[in-house]
Amino acid sequence: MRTPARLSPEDLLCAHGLRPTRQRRALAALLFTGAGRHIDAQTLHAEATRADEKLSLATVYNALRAFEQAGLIHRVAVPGERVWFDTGTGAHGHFYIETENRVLDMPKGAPIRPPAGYRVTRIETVVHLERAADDD
Amino acid sequence: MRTPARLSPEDLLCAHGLRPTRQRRALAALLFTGAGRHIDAQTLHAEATRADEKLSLATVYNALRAFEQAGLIHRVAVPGERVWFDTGTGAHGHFYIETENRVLDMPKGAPIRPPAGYRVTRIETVVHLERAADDD
DNA sequence: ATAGCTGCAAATGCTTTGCAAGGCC
DNA sequence: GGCCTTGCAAAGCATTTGCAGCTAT
Repeated sequence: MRTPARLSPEDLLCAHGLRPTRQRRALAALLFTGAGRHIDAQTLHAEATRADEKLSLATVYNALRAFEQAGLIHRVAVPGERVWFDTGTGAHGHFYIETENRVLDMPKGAPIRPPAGYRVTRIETVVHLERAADDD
Repeated sequence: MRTPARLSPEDLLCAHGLRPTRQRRALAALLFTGAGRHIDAQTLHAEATRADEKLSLATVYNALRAFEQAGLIHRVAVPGERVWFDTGTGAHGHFYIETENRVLDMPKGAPIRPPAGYRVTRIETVVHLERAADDD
């Protein structure tokens, strides 16, 4: 129960100590619409603009950083020039299609089965570590 | 037999269709010294410079790209501002210590066991896909 | 000799930041 | 009212690229 998509964007923000400004509510509404999403700052900004929300790109970056620090989203580790964010906290597996610069969710627990028309070129696992407190 | 660390840097380059220039030989010597390494362009440039090799940063970038295209190295999928390259083609598992911006090799096949003093915060799997030829 | 590499510096593209004005509690 | 957030534009940083000169074959 980390990203309760059932909460309103406002409650979601409040629950994570984030001030529910208009811009953040709009972004949250775009990001947490049910299933997990993968998106980068610029695309999100374009989406928000298309949804008649006036906000600057810098604000999107700021909001994404705030969301990340709050644990609502996290960066996806795909090699590339842009940073991808993932709104799903449950499924940590991703398909990455380099030639199309696309990221797809991978059903968790299921055996790896690429979408039709694609084949696996490489599987990469990254285990994120943190210093344990008792070894300082 | 993809990155035969036994070959001389020159032979290694030739075997992959790369012209063995002085700069590339120097970089190859730094990169393929036995075990797999993880490094980014800037650090590699610093190392080369420290080893009395005069080469420009742009050349390091160009060489890394050439090496990558030749299949000698590949990018590591860590979220961050820099691109990390991995010289090991056998082990695809990595530990990533965000707070220290460090990448470690993970013994392949073995169960995930973080180094002493660290604990796992997240496991991320990225499956790289490519369009299969029969779906065009 | 020729095709490919290197070096320098400028350009590019994403992301961050400084500072003034506005919004939330 | 006070503090956090926004907005704009400029700065920052990693990476790429253009072009002249050099090097390996």
